[in-house]
Amino acid sequence: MLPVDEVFRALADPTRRGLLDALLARDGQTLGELQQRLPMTRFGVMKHLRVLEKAGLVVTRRRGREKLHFLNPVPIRLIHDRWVGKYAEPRALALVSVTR
Amino acid sequence: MLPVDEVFRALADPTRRGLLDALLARDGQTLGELQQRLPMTRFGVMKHLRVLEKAGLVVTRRRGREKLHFLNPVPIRLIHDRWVGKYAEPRALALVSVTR
DNA sequence: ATAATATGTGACTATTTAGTCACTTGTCAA
DNA sequence: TTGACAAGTGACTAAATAGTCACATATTAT
Repeated sequence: MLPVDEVFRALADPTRRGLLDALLARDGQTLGELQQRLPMTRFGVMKHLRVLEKAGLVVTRRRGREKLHFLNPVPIRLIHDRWVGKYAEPRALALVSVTR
Repeated sequence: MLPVDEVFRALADPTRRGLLDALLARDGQTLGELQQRLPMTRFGVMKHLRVLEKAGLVVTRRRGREKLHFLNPVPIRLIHDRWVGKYAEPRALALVSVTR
């Protein structure tokens, strides 16, 4: 799967976007901490975190028996620059409003 | 399903992002035209287009027996402004690079 | 050592999703 | 008005996904 594709797929799930939000609010949380806010077992949360990690949106570091999760905004920025940009820029908006 | 959620889900599929790209290149294409570039029957394309339309990313207009598809960049811009922005802005990047 | 804690693995189920197909509806043109 | 053309519907299959559970591993503290 292409990297950009993995990022889009990872962002498709609201639970995963919520996890990113949680890390944006407080970075470096453990699995247990991240699970507490969610109506889901830690296994479900673990799977979501792995998807985010594979997509490069989350990086981890072990501290003893804990695993700390850190947000990595770079992939989002890449999507922003290379993909969202061409739709969000005024040119596209004008083009459509004229064509319709 | 929340509107923002529908947009993210719609963007998750590479075929659907390809359809948006095709419309960005030339707006107002019919189902048949959009299908030609894809290794898929028109039924598959139809389903993808319906997902895009429900998410508000594509709007349509009938012309006789044809259905014209137009790109609507507004939802992408909303995601850009309200969601991507808070990750793509320098603050988030700096925050993470300090915390790790 | 041992008990509690934090995370990991593999198998499993249920749901959703992608894609196809036979058949239908609506529209244009000869 | 009849035949060709563009799009739509409902049922169906195959694959991916979300989520759980029993069990296992690694680490900390007593």
